[in-house]
Amino acid sequence: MTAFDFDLAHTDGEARAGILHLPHGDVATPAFMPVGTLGAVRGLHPDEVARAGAQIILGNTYHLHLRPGEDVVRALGGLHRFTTWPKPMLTDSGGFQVFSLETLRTISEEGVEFTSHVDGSRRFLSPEKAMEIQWALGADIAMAFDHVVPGGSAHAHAEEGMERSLRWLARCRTRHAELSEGSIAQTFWPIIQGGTFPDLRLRSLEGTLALGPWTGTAIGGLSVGESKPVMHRVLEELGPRLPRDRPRYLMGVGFPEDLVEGIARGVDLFDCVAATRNGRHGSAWTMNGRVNIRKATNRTAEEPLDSACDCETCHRFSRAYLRHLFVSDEILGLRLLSLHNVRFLVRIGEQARAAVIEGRFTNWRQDWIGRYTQGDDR
RNA sequence: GGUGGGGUGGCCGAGUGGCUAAUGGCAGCAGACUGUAAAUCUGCCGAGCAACGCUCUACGUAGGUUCGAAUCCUACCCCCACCA
Repeated sequence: MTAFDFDLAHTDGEARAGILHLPHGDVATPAFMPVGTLGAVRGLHPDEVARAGAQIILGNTYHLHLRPGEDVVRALGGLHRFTTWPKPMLTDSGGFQVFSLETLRTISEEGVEFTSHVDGSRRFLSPEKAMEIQWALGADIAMAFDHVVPGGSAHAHAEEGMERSLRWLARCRTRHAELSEGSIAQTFWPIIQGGTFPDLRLRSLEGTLALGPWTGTAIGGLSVGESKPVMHRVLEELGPRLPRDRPRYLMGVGFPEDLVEGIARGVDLFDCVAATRNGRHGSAWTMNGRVNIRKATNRTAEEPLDSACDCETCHRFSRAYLRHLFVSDEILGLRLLSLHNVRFLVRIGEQARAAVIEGRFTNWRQDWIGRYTQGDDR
């Protein structure tokens, strides 16, 4: 085994169970990666994140470039040492901010000029610059700097973003190769774009693979406003065509049901801010539906958020106490719900993995879908 | 006892003749959130109804002036400050 190898020992239909070897450790897949944009999974202590079962977390190029600056991170020994997170990390490239900060940026072929949301200063991110920043941050996996377009984009616009992402991918690859010079400290993954259009997705896949080989492949531009059936269709189109022996990373996804459906379509890795954001906003996932912890029905509820959950929050605290924390603006409440939600998604990966290994994924999925309630509980 | 200030919807607090069922804030209720500009944002928040509109009750109490009053006048009740 060498760094960045992916051991795919088990498959069950399209679903897969593998082990991804990275410089900072192994990642058993399928796996959910909590998002730690600024070098912290918002609100949580690294030990808590690890105890919740997270094997790898994300950081963000754009945000860490603005604050504290990659020079600071590098001076402090890189993102791992800086944050004290000892396990694998992945950094996103800032490509998502091309989408999410649409009103604060201008795209050109050279790159993207952002007006910093922090202080209004002009910051230019190009494929090369994104690679340089990520190399300085030093995560195990760096992502290509791509051009993400909204889910409802017309064919022409989706095509523009996809073709530009391909051109930028070639530049990213060149720059990353120069920076790493054969080092095995960091690998670099491409991102397939193409919006909701099959022809564009296939063109993106073809163009991406032509620039390979890659140690992993990401699917981007989903969960950005398109419907779930459309997302499923895109995954079904891509799944069988992606390199079988390499991990597939579905970026920005998702909600619990999205993980299950993604795994069923051959996805190995996920990340999503919903676990921590919804947690901070008082919403917790359970198999019986989402719990809005602020609801009056929880005022005197002695039960845990989710009696079937093994997280530290559910192990110890009543809904009534959690509600009290939220109503009182005690930050512990935000932390405890974030922790539960992270564990909820991590556990889906663990359960799906076990099911794949034991060859009962189809049954597990059906059972899970049958039991899971998407709406509010009660 | 005197002088001055004040009593507004659960709380705080604007408003000083019509555009006021009454600005705001808090509390309360509900919803949204998918590679984090988010401990954020949105909606509701006197009652009732055949409810995108209508009716009723409301700004300490009781009267009055006026086409029209939370807003002006009178009396009373209560609170605060200062003086006796």
